[in-house]
Amino acid sequence: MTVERSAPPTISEVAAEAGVGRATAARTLGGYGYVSPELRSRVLAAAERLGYRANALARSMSTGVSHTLGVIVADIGNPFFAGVVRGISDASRARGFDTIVLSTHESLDEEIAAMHVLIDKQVDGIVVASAALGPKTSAHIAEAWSRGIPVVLVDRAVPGLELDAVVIDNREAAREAVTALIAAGHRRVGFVWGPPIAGRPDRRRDLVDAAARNLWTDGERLRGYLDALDDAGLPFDADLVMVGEKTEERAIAEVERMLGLDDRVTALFCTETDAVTGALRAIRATGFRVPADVSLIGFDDSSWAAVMEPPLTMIEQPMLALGTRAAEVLLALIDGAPRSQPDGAFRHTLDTRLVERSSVAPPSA
Amino acid sequence: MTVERSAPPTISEVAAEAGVGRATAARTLGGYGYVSPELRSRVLAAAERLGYRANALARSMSTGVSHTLGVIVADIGNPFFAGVVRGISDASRARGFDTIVLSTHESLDEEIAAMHVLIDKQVDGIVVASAALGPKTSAHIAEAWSRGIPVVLVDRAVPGLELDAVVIDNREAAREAVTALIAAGHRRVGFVWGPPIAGRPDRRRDLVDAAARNLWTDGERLRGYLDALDDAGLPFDADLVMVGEKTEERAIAEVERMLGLDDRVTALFCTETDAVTGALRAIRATGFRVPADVSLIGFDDSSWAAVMEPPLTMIEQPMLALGTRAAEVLLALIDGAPRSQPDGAFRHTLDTRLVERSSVAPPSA
DNA sequence: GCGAATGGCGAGACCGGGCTCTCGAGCCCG
DNA sequence: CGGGCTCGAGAGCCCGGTCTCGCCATTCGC
Repeated sequence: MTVERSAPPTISEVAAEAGVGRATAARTLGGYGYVSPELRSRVLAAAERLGYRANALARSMSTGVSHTLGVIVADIGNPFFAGVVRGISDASRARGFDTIVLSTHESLDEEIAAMHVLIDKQVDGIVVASAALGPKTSAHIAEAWSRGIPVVLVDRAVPGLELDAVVIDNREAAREAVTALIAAGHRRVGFVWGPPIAGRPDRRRDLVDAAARNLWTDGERLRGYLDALDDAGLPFDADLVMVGEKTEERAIAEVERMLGLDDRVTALFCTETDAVTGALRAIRATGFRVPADVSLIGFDDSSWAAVMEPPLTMIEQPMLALGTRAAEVLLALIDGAPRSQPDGAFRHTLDTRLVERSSVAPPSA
Repeated sequence: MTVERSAPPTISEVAAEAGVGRATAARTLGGYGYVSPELRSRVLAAAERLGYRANALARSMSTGVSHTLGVIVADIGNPFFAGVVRGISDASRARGFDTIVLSTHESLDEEIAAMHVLIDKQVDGIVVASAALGPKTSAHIAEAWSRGIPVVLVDRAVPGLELDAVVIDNREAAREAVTALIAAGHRRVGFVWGPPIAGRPDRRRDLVDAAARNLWTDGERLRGYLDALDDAGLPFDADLVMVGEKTEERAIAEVERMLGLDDRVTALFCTETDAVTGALRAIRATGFRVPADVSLIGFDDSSWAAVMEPPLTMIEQPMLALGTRAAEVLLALIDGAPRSQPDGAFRHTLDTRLVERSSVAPPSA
């Protein structure tokens, strides 16, 4: 295939071709101002002949609007974030906005760099699932705002940052799941996995403090777990929670440990997909069975969970809706909508659903 | 939070603040040309004070380079494409390029529109997993090329379009999987699922022809299935292949049908994740068991497949590598590398791996 | 000691559009 | 028949950078 590359035609060339002034061609092609039917059709014909396409960059330069949204997530390869991005993408595309997606690999430095890339590229708004932990680590988000770029948080709120945040109630979802486990009769419920903090605090208070200084979702899910324990009057046992680096390997080791305890765990609450698969491997390796020997509930439902043996009871997150809602809120902000009222109204909380299948049963004895 | 929004400072303002000419400030901030240490530090200080950030759009305007890559896939929410995009994103980010991702929902019209968006936004290159079926339906791809924008295909090649394509050998991977099933003793192997063509051709030749006029990956996988049958001297039976709309619901119905045949299917080859879960549901619904009653091999390995009961034998695709490689090839093209030689060298074929686990066993009797 | 080479800096053109403003032509009306 | 309007179209500035070119000052060479 021999392709001929010629410099793309500009509006001046179209004007020359049509024998009209540049402004007239611009008005016709830009769809603004008045142009007589006669000249309009001549311009259109010339543009067609030349294969003219407007340079969106040049247009953005003079209008100051790029019709582009920036999206920052930890990992676009993660099915959860991919779903959220899909939601954002579909909703914004429907409104004529395109999206630039940046992955931060869960690093705050990369997130800051990503924010700068988006600011420099003059995006009209930003949706971010931030790894920021509080006001002190979220200066980059405030910076975007101060430059006039609306920002909406998705999936992860940032405590102390009064920005619109589209999230689920992680704490409540976790509490509901753990409560279901307790309701089935379990008193030794393991938590897999928590915030990536170093060491494992023995005291509950230390744990909560450490969690508060960590990823928002992790902390919330841990608190939901604790809430359920409190509701049922069950004691907190540091041996039943896994914190630290979140890898499937560690999950396997930790769950095997919990399963090997004298007063072993009889139910597991897993906060992420990989925590679920890790737990499953550990359960299998130790010869136990779900749900006869150990019950399990995990976060992030997927079509796989339904075909497992047994089908897994999971917490379903509205991934797409999280994205579309975030995009809608952001687009409204771009349109100049006043920001949500203070006092917690910044939170747009979407419902989760506990999809009950067959991985929960009463403890064996 | 009361944010003060002020117009972002421009290079002229920085120059004024520093008391130097605009060009000097531009040279300093743009990192080109010579500036004396004295003035340089004054400019830097002024920029710092004003919080200056270069407008990437304006820069792209004059340089003609946007440092942005466009990516077009069917569905960014699909874990497979999400993985590919992650690969592209990481590889290009490392080279200073950002990515704009567009989902086409498997529609050629949306793909064409997406291509135009990217052309208009002046991206430096495009990676596309195209739904185009041949030269006639890929004019939009040729158009991008003719405008000087390099395009690299990923995952899906387009027959007759001599562009660099980073793919896996779908036909060979399918042949290998089906051959493994046949080697285990199966003679009635079902194919789930094929190209979304209407009706089910009874004659093998018609099927192949229809497939050739359809999605490249689907056709290749179907041919690999047929190859394996031929290799083993097994007859083709239209009753054992599922074509048409690819939904999990239909897969369930079709597999139940294949399982209900007098001479029923004893092994299943599934070409996608949802085809696997659909097949599994059908198998379970009919009371059969894997692998005792029916063996199964599917495409797209995931961490779930390994924790299934039994663990599933799957074909692993190098999602990330597909993406990184595509980005590398594209970036090389952007750097002005000559295009690959004709005669098939346009194909960059990455290896797949048949991950053998426990879902394949000899037929029951 | 004076012309020339060199070095440092800034004026201004340019990228490709948006948009304002002015100017000219045509029309209506008194 | 001329004044006032309206309507249509094009000249020209702007967006915020890049980059060429030329000016001025210093220094070098003979």
